Amino acid sequence: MKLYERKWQLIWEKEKVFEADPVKGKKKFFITFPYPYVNCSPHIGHSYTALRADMMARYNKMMGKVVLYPQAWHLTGEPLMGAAKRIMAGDDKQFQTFKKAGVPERIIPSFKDPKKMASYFIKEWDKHFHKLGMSTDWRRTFFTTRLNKCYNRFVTWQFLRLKDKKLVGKGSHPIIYCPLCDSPTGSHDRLKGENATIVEHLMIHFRMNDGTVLPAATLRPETTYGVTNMWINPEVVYVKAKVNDEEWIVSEQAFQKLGSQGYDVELVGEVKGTELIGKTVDNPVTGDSVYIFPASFVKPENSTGIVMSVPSHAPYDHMALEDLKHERRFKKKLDSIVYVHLIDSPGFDEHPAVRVCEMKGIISQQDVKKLENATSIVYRNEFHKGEMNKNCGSFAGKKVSESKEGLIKYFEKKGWGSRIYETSEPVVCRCTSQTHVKLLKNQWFIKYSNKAWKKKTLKCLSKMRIYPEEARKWFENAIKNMNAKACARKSGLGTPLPWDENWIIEPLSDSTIYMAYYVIAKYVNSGELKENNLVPEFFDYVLLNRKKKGVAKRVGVKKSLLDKIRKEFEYFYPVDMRSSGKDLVPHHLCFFVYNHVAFFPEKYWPKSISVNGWVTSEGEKMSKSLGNFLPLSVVIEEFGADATRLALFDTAEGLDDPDFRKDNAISFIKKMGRLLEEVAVLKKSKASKLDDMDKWLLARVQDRVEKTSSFLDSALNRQALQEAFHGMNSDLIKYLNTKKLNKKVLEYFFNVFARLMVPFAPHFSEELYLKLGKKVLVHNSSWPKVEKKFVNKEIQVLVDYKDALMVDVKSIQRLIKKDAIDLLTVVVASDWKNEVAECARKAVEKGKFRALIKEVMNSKVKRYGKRAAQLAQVYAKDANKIPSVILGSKKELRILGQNKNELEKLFGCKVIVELDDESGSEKAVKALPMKPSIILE
RNA sequence: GCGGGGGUGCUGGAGUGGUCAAACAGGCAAGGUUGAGGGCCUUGUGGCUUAGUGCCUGCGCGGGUUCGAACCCCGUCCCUCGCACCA
Repeated sequence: MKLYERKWQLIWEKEKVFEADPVKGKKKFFITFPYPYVNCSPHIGHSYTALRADMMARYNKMMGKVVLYPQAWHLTGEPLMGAAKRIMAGDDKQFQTFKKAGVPERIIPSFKDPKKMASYFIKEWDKHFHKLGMSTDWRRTFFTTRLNKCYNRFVTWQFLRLKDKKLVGKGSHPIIYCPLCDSPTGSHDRLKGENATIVEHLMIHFRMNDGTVLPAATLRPETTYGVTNMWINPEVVYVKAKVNDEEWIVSEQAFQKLGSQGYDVELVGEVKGTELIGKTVDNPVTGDSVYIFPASFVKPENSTGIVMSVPSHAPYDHMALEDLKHERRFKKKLDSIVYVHLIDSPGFDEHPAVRVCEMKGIISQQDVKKLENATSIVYRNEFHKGEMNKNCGSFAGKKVSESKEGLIKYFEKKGWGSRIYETSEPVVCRCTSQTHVKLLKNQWFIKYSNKAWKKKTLKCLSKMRIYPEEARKWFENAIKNMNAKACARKSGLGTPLPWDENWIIEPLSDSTIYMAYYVIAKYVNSGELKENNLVPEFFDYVLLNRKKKGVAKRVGVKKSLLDKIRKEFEYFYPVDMRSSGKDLVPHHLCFFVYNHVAFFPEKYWPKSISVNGWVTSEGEKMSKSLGNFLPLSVVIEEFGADATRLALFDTAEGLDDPDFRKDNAISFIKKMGRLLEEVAVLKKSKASKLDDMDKWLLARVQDRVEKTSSFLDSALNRQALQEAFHGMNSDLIKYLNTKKLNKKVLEYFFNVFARLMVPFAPHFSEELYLKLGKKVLVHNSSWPKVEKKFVNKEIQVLVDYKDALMVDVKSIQRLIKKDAIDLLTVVVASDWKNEVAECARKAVEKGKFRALIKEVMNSKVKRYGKRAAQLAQVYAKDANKIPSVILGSKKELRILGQNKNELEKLFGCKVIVELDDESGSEKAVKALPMKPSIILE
């Protein structure tokens, strides 16, 4: 760690540089990032989002705003509690995990108390964030859950009000569940089916003569209109059960599932599959009576273990019927079957399943791979492009994709079907048992599906700036598809639901409007507010401006304090930028917007969200299995805060993942070190009149300032850094190589440079500013402005022109393998050529490239006759040859004249500069505007 | 399956209709330099071309639009991330 970093951090702290309080008449900038979950020590990935927010905070501070950049800690949820319980139980694995993470062995036993564990890790994070030199207002820090009585009161209030608004309700929701473990099986807890999702099927209630229900589950309820028969696996023993007071026949597995999914079930007996074959059932939708046939493809673990057959649209059904034709005993019954075509879709006439089976050359129902493929072709085609025909009752003429949900509801209402949940693929729990979907009942939900709320949220989103803009679609989609969210659990740390204390509010639900609490936390931490003061009325007053009489007395503080806090809220709100990792887009960041629009008037709705990628290390994803996490402590120790910041900012922006490379960090250390030494050239330099290179450097600086600012305005850290650091650096090197150092120019350069680097390498900036002899903190100076008097496009063109010439001469020299040049003649195009080029440029600008020659020759340059036409032809052939900037022969001659010495020195020969009209050389004709002819002798 | 983001040198990645393919960073190679603590600077890094400042090839693959396409359109292949109780 660079020695000077700690020095500046202490100075900032002492001078209270980052403490933000309202200043009347001054603009503010309120930026936050999600408080991190602190169940381990921080690694470099954790710091990136915080650093990006810090960059924006510092930039805005330099712009003269009061910047509030606070920081807190999230303890809500299962992991902390889980780890504490494991330590309590003497779990050695957990012990070793902590030991490996660098926790002193003697402390680990105390982690049986989650509060002790949390406070240990909070200290770790706090320490390292300080070492990173964060521009945080640390007076406002806090942590979550009931362990913090004050924050607990805040969340309690939030949920009471959410309930008042009727945005919290009870309901049920499906989860993948292991019957043996008696708990949800999260994707990390699975041996098989890690990517499985929950899919909803509809069971169609077919009935036997005695009223017994044979529920056939399907993803395609619309095909019920064309059922020709039922399928039962003859090898399977089914169960008879009482389901919601009816007699049902389903597979054993389905019986369990139904029990888990809210059906009232009771086992009655068994039925062998074979006993059902040949019997008939009635289709509730059409009233048809159909036979039950045997089929081997029917799996008992799949849905109900009973399948309806729609051979016109389902390849499996068609092939199973074909297979049956080999068996005599079904002949008569098979003869009665008529395929019913239900859905018209492009590319298929009648019976698409039959057609696809032929195309794929499928010969039996054993041909599973081909059948799966055929099924998906038919299904996809019909779902996306299909239209139901006259055989589909009241749904005739409707598109499948658009009316599916309506159809399901209609069937349910008629009592023809009911829902069952399935996993999209088999899921096996870590304990090796098969899982199924369970419906959790009586769960508390936040109703993010509420249409009016959703609409308001989308409105807010449309007014927000999203960085990068590419992420907007993702947000829109996430909000549009947002369902109600279970907001409480039975275990873990957190705040209890105020009206049902058995439930703990879960982490994604207690973290939505807490940014407002940063205002309050300052007064809690200073001791001006106590837990007892934080009654609901207090929050109503300061956050919602509900001014009831006598409130100060009931809250127990002076009214002036209440008003002060309210004023502070009004000053800092809304959140100007929420900066976060992209992984939080589909939930947390959406919830953040949702809850803000629910609680606050439009003027306090969030202004922008900035999202970023996840840090990789040396090109690889950081993961537990690779063990390549880079602890923040190690990185800061080795490279210091600034080089770490730069190495992170330099590799990616937007949604891309930044890659931390040690070499990159080292290279920044070296470059910063060299630049700090470079300041010494100031002593060697003298003030003098501005020459071309001076003007050039001054002009470049303006360009860099403008670009850095505009990239930062779009939160584009990488491009901003490229301009502010790499760009400025290479300009400086180029300038220093001309060896004509102008003290005033260099002073100006470094002064701008120091300020430009504040958002990226703040300690380096301070050190550089100090070396320049400044007596004030660079953090208290201002962001550099573009100085109009130094803006000089032409000088940049001139220098580029000269550089290009040198490159051309070198390349020719190399080409003709001429080691020593005796004479270099540079022939500049005369002005009639420039006029033609200008005409050509304008023609292209006007979009008249096609008629370029005509355009050119219709202008005043036609007086140059054939010569002009010839040049126009050259340009008409290739628009790329038309120069974008045309200096004119006078200026071309001037810049060449001024740099004659340099050219002579570089090539070690005499240099002649002349105009083509006045040159005697044959090659003179070839001189083009901005592309002089070169003659080597 | 649904939804998001992508396919460009040796690498990470710029560039979304002409000025300009490869900015910037990193490799590698050559040269220079008292720098000797992972050094700094310059030049080169697709092919062809010996008067030439040009030509050809090239931006996942196949078509198309255009005077002109990495960029726009159609098709196609591939990679990657998220899909809810995991923070």
